[in-house]
Formats: sequence, C-alpha cells, structure tokens
Amino acid sequence: MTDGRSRRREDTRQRLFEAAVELIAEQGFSATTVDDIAARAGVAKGTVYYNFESKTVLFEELLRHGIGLLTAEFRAAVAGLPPREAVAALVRAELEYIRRYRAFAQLLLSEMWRTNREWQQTLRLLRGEAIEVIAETVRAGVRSGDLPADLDVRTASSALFGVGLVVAVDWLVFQPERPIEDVQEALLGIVRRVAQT
Amino acid sequence: MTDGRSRRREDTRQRLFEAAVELIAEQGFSATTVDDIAARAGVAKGTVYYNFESKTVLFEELLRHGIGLLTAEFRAAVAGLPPREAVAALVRAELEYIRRYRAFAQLLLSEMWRTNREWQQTLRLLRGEAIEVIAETVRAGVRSGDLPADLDVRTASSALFGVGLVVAVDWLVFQPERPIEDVQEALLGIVRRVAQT
DNA sequence: ACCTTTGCACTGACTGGTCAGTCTAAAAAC
DNA sequence: GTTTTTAGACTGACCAGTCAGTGCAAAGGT
Repeated sequence: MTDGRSRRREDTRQRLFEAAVELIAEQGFSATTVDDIAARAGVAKGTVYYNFESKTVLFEELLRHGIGLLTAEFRAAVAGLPPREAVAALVRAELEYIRRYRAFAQLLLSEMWRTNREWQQTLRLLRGEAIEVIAETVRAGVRSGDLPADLDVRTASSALFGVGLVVAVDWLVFQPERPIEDVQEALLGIVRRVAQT
Repeated sequence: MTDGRSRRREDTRQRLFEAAVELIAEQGFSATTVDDIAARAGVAKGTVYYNFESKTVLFEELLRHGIGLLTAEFRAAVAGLPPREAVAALVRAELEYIRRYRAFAQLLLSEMWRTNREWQQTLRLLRGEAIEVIAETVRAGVRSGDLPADLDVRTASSALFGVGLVVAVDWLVFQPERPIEDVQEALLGIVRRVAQT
C-alpha cells in the first residue's frame, strides 16, 4: 500500500476502534480495560499493543478519527449553501452523524468537558477544528446580513455544537423510541434564532 | 441536637463531598481514587470509610445532595410565576446554580448519559426528579395556552435541562472570561421558542 | 476535685485484587 | 521471507476496602 500499511492491519485497527468506542461510551476511559477492548474486538491483547503504543494513544487516535469524520461531514453539508440554509444543514449533518456513530457521540459528550486528563489537549484541539467549520458558516451569515450582526460567533458556534450533542444523545439514551424526525424538528426549533429557517 | 460530635462529623462529610466533587468533575469517577479524595479533604483514608460505606455510595450521596439542591432552587424559582416568566426563571435558576456549583455541573454533564455503571440507576432517578419540576411548569404553560399545544412536554423539558447544562459548562470550561450576562442572554435566545419571553 | 470508663471520630499501615504494559515462541497471512 | 497476529504468563504499580489502634471529650463514679 502507498502508506505501507496492509489492509488486514487496517481492519484490525478498525475493529479495535469499534470495540473501544462502545466500551468507553458505556463506562468511560478509565473504567475500560485493555483486556476488555481486546476481547470485544476478538483479538489477542498483544495485538492491541502491536497496533497502538498505549491505551491513551489508542484513545487519542480514536478521537482524531471520529472528529475527523464529523468535520468532513460538516464541510460536505455546507458546501455551496447560502448561510440561512447552511446552519440548518449543519444541524442535520450533526444529527445524522450522531445517529450513525451513537457511541462516539456519547463518548464525546462525556469526555468533552473534562480537565486534567492526558488526552485533554488533543480533544480540545479537535473540538476547535469541528467548531471552526461551524464558525466559518456563522461568520459568513453575519457578514452577509442573514444573521444578526451582534451575534457572538464563537459562543454561538460552540453552543450550536454542544446543543446538538446533548439533545441528540439525550434522545438516544433516554427516548430511543422517538423517531429522529421529531428530534430534528425539536433541535431546529431550538436553534431557530440562529438558523432563521 | 447539634451536639459537637455530629457537627464535626457533618463538617467532615461536607469536606469529603467538596473534595470528591472537584476531583470527579476533573477526572471522572473511575479515575478518582479514594486516597485522592481523602488527601484533598485533609483526612485519613479510613475517615472516608467511616463516613461512607464505599466509594460508590459516597458518589451516590453526592449526587442526591447536589441534585436535591438544584431541584429545590427550581421549585423556588417558579413559585407563583405565570408560565411565560416561569420558563425564563428556570433557565436563570439553572445558570445561577451552575455558576455556584460549577464542579457539580461539570460532573453531571460528564456522567449523565453513561450506561452500565453501578450508580446509573440512582442518577437516572434524580435526573427524572429535576426534569419533573421543569415538566410541571411547561405542562402548565401548555394548558394555559401560553405555550404551543403541540409541544412535546417530555422532550422539551429534558432538552431545556440539557441545553442549560451544556451551554453553561461549555462557558465555564472554554470561555470563563465571558460575563455571565452574555451566557444568560445567549441561552434565553436559544430557548426563546419555549420561553416566549 | 480526681480518676476511670465509654464510645465517637479518626488514623494509616496493610491486604488482596486488578490492570497496563511486556515478552516469547510459534502460527497464520500475505 | 516479512508482516501481523496469537495465547497467555508475568511484572510492578496502583487502588478499594479493612482493621487494630489512637486521641479526646463527656459521663460517672469516688
């Protein structure tokens, strides 16, 4: 392969990510053991350490992977859209993403506002990247006059991001029987002031 | 009554609560050791076990204590207010509470949506109590016609609760320099559809 | 006044278990 | 023949929970 990694190895890494994300979402990083992750992924413990330097590095790469996907979907969602629709599209993209990667979203919600953890710096950085995509859109909306000029872009963007997370995860955890359309509806209602839909 | 002994013991329990809430907010329940809690509270490890059955029970009593306070403030905030103003008052009370007990709010945000933890059932119950206060208010608003009749009370109430948490904690963690008035403003803007302020 | 007892609150060394990370030799996959 | 994975024993650190013992203040006895 061009990057020197075989497909097989990539598969193993993927399975480890999936096992880790589920367990960490349920129990948290500290309560999840490497033996658990290996067992759920169906590989030997040594394989975890063949593929990742440490438990912490595995988690950091997992964060990078997951937020990278989210950021990419944000970018795709707003491409070429006028500001009004772009904000609504961001909300939809976030919900769609959370529905697909529910465990990752849950994990993110739980670990996002921690302080004093080794990987905290990494997470802070990645969060900044995702929010920057939102901020670009909001900024464009303010510039074009579609959004109120007095809107604080930084606060609005991070609030938008956080609100989507919390409402969607709350839905997945506490009211999974509700159809996603209702949640989308509720969320768009909540952010109407920014979205102006 | 308030004999010297039990007052002393109550002080110790209070100090343990304060130490535990800070450490767990920063690091999470599993990553926080009983030795850490004892050290920060300035007592010996044995004292923790003299006052609480186990680490888990300490945490559960902490949750009960913290959410009990929040629920009480919610009730006090809406007492005698008409529905329109009551919802806004709830948001203000939540923000005020989070500002005062920032560590507890952070802890709540991080542990609220976990599954598969021993104390999960306790937390779910307590969350229900706090949200019920909000739901009563929203329900009254729907009944009186001040809030839209098609509003889903359960979803709206838990969304209201979660949104306040996430926006306020995000503010405390990532933009502590911003004045609280801005955050209150932003939050009221976000929930305007429900609050109708 | 002066011991003596009682029991509460607390102490900190200790125990038994758990877990991240290591290592090896051999097999499987490519 | 090189890379990747296996199985699992092992180590050392760490940690929840225990327990015999200390200090002390109030009660009771003399």
